[in-house]
Amino acid sequence: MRKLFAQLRQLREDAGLSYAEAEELLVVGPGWVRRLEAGEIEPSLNTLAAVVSAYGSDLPTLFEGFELGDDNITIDRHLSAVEVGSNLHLTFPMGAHRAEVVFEDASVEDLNDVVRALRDELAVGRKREAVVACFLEAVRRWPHINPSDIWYFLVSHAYQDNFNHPASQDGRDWGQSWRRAGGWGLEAVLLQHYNPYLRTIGMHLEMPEPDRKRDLLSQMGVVDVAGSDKADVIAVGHLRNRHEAFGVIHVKASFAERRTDDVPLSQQLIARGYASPLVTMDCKATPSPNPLNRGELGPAQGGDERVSAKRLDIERDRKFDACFSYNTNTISTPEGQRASARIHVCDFSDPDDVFSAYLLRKWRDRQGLT
Amino acid sequence: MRKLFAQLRQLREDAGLSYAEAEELLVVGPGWVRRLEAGEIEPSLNTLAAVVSAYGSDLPTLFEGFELGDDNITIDRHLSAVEVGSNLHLTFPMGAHRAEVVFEDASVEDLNDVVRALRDELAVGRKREAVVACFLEAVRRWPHINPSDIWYFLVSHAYQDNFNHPASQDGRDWGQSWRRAGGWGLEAVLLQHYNPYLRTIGMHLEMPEPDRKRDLLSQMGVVDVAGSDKADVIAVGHLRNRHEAFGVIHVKASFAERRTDDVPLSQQLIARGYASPLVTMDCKATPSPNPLNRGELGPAQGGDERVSAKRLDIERDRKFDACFSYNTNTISTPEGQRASARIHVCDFSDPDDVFSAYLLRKWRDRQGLT
DNA sequence: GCGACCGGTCG
DNA sequence: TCGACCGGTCG
Repeated sequence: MRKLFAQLRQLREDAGLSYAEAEELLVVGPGWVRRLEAGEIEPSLNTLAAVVSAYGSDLPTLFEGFELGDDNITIDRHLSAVEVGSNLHLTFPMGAHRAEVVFEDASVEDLNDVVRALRDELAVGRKREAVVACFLEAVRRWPHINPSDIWYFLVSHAYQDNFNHPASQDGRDWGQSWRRAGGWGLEAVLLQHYNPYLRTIGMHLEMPEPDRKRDLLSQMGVVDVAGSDKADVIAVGHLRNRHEAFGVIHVKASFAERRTDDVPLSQQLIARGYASPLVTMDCKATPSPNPLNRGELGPAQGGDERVSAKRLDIERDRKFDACFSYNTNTISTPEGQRASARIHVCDFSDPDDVFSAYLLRKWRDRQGLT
Repeated sequence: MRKLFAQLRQLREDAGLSYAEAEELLVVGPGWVRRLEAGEIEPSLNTLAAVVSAYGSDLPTLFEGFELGDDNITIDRHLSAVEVGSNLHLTFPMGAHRAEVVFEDASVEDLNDVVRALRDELAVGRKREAVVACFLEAVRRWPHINPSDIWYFLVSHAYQDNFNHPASQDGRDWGQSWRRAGGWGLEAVLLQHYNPYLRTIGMHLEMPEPDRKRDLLSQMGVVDVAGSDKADVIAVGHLRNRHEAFGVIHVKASFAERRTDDVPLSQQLIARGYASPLVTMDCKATPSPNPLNRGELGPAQGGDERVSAKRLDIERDRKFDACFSYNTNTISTPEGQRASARIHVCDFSDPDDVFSAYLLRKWRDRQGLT
């Protein structure tokens, strides 16, 4: 492409325009023309045509004597990957960087299968199912990889790759679409992962329709409580001849300030003795060429560092009954520490985990109360 | 460009590939190849090169016999505009549409000046000031246009246009950047607009530094209340020999469920007799080719339609002391209606408005209490 | 590094 | 229609 960009520069100079003059003519901010000619941005055909036309030239002139050379040209993808040894290097845009994350002991072939699970469901218009299928396929293949990394670095960016969606949906803002489909998908992931096991111990998780939801919430005496619209996953225990709601699972991929939204409902549930855990991927990384998904909860109490407000919300103020993170970088509440609610770290290798144990305990307690 | 896309099709057919086969080869979702050949997407040079290379061809072959024709080619901009009669038609991406919004009695020349105010500040790295300057210039020029429309349709999309930023910042996610810079800018807009007048009636609005903020909040007895990090605009009254905080202004461009974040602090302030109004652009439109910025508050009580939860939060539950919207489509609380807090609609034509009057009343009340 | 900012999406 | 989803940004 080099020759092309040199030609672009030539055409500007032939027109007698400086960088600044060309930028003024094109009504663009400072630096764009230099970067364009340096090959640092990937111009669309339209943009190229508009630029040369502003120079009083045209595309055929621009392409005169064009040679591809030996650049390694690939279609622009949001997420791309290469194999390095036995590792998989994922790259995607993050801030001003093209970030790179390493998945150990993983192949491009694995990745293609995982992303295909996404693309196949997207092709038939099932966004939530696509997210669920892609994530569960990935944690199945790569049980050694941090589930939160899979969610945050792989599934979210594969989803945001325009070319993984049907072309009929072009123009959507896939970042925004991810927020919704991903958030909903995370709830569905919990059901798919835990329900087969939970049913064997007399309970299940449910994403009820509105009518059913109203019924379950009224069993717990929290209809019309502020935030009850948000109760999307409900824990249901099995009695001899009926089912009974015994808690609400608050599901969040990450918290930020948004954790406060669920608090009013959560406090009510806790006061009435119902389960009200926060389940999270705890995804958060600072943009960097090699980002690390540290999460948002920060160091535990007792060290030198300040304890984050998010951690205090759980451990000191018990705004939720407990917190379960699938980010292996999350620091759980240390064994010996006193806390009014605890932070736990789980993975997806076995649904018989600390979260299931918590649910079972809450359901037993509930039966003891009634 | 037509000939180019026909040539693209020819190259695929020469390679003996169907749409589906080409999509499989390129690892893209269904429909992309057809759309590419129909000229419905704007390929980058990279993408074109990758596609023809997958067909076993190259760019020079693609451009053989290329003619520009009489297409009207312009550089791809996030926001663009044309004059139609005495009106200005703005277009920008909105969902799958290229949305069009009409600003009456406005010219492209006006627009260029308004956007230049943005671009000039952005060029020197002042994002918040850029937003403030652009918005205030626009409401000054176009006092007849809904300020919320200016904010939501013009300023936000001009900000999200990559080419209005310095090229050195390329790669940023301008949608995300807008959230932050716009949110912060809206607070600064209030200060710039109201303070000259407010000072004449013995008060001002302040965006304090952390130390000063802690001081002002402690005057009101709400240090360390959940959400006090969020108190970014504080109302300060002038006494003979000192200043005294008398309320917190909660500023939001739009609410969604996020309105609940500010409630704990707001309730504390109200309980202690301090001012705690919600000030908002009330921006919200359903994606459409001709979007209407109806806002989120919906119809007032008393009609046939259901009253929104957001309206009830104010009018019934008084989660904020009052609500001031700059969206002229917002329906204010009707004169005769009883409400524990009221929704008002303001504009930017005169800072001596219902919001200033509210502040003055609260400050007088406060002085009566002490 | 920590924190709050907000709006396209789609059931 | 109305509602909750969430993460890049940058002081």
